[in-house]
Amino acid sequence: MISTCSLVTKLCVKKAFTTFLVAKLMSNSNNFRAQESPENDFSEQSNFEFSEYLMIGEWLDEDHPTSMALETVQNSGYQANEVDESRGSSSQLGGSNSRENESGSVQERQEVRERVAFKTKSEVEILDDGFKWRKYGKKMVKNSPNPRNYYKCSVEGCPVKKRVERDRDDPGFVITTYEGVHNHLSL
DNA sequence: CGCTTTTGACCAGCGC
DNA sequence: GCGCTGGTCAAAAGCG
Repeated sequence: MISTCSLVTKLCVKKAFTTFLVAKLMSNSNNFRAQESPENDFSEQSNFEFSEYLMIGEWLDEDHPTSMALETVQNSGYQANEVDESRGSSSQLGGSNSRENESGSVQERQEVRERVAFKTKSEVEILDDGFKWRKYGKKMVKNSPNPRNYYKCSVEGCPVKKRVERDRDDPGFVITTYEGVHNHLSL
């Protein structure tokens, strides 16, 4: 009980910070893109698959180490800031990334969205990040015993979505992927 | 009563 | 063309 309370409190604090970071990232994604680090020691800490993300940071606290990654998305396909660009392997986030310039017209003024993925050690999947979310889907995904949950921001007109799933290899970790940018302040 | 969650159906993209 | 997979929709149920 008590520990649960403190857990929630900690998560709230962390998520407030996370929200701040996301906002920061969204507005400065180009800067972060330049910080690409080819070797991500992150992979040896855990098996969270950031193969199609750009790992941009991680931090630790006593109970809930969190890692974060960023990628950019262009309309139906996306152009990830791939850490390992030699392997265009498909993965859970969409396998269409390697066909970016087939026609040469893809890069024209198409909507670019951002995805930010977090992996947080947490017992609960619903992390308070300062926004109100409405669940709209749940799906079992291949190669994982855990379902993936889909959420939309409850604020009318806000395009932000997030996906939440437990790490397939370490159920103690929750992987949260945010897509899009809030067009409002947190609730 | 209104909002949220659940869950099966549906759709699109991709590989074979 | 077909099957698989991931993502979304929408009706029904649940909840405060």
